[in-house]
Amino acid sequence: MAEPAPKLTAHHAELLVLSVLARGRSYGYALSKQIAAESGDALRLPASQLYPLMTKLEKQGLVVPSWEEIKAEASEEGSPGRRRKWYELCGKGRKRLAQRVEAHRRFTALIDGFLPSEGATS
Amino acid sequence: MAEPAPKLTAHHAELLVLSVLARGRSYGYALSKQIAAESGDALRLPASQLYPLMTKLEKQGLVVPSWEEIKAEASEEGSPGRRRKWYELCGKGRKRLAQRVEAHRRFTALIDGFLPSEGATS
DNA sequence: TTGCTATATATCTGAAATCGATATATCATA
DNA sequence: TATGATATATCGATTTCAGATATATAGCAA
Repeated sequence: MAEPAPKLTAHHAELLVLSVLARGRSYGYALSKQIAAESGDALRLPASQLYPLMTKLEKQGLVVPSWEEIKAEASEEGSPGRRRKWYELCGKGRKRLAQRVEAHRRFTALIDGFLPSEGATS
Repeated sequence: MAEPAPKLTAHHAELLVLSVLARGRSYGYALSKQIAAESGDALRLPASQLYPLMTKLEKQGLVVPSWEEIKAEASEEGSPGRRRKWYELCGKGRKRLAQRVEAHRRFTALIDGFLPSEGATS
């Protein structure tokens, strides 16, 4: 566990998920793990936040879901096996991402404008 | 009214208030107005968020409060007049600010690491 | 003098967000 | 055979957010 770091708001969570999906399709569990790993465990998107978010993105038509079976070694017929839900960012999702990135940069710049200049806080 | 902009979380609110107080003492209403004005009305810290925050900062010993009377023109004796509660950032508050700024920069850098590079979102 | 707006501090409360806990199920490994 | 990792999903207690509300002084205009 690294530092706690500010909570991931829904806004940040959406920004991260869309950003990771912009690199290529992925699925819930992988998204959660990747965000943790890539941030050195500083950012976490628990399943209880992630899945409701994915449902929302899906309903808004930003991602396209598809189920795929995880092939278990030597599993012929019969048992349904484990299924994995993939998400792919579509055109609308890319546009939304661009908007969110833009809004994020503007917001960050605004906040930065208030912060004391480097070294001003003795 | 400018754009809505992401909500000011408690974390951001604290960062802003401490930052503004680092420039010099102020009071609730002025802090609220200044944050709105200086951000072109993009950032807002409504009274319902501000005052509970100031109480918290006070309890944590980060700011030192003091009441001052607002002198009404030609108001001698008698009526109590309006009172204004000033807040001054103390040493502990400055240390906290430095920590918060540091944490904010780390967090922002982490998020930025996930964002698509400029122009990557068609 | 009546009402409107601005100043000023502060709380209440309905709605929304957060996330640990829980549920379910498959698969690998010890 | 049980523990942990993979995988999706919901529940619900707690916390947070922010509009509405309360109170009061002051200035200005109708």
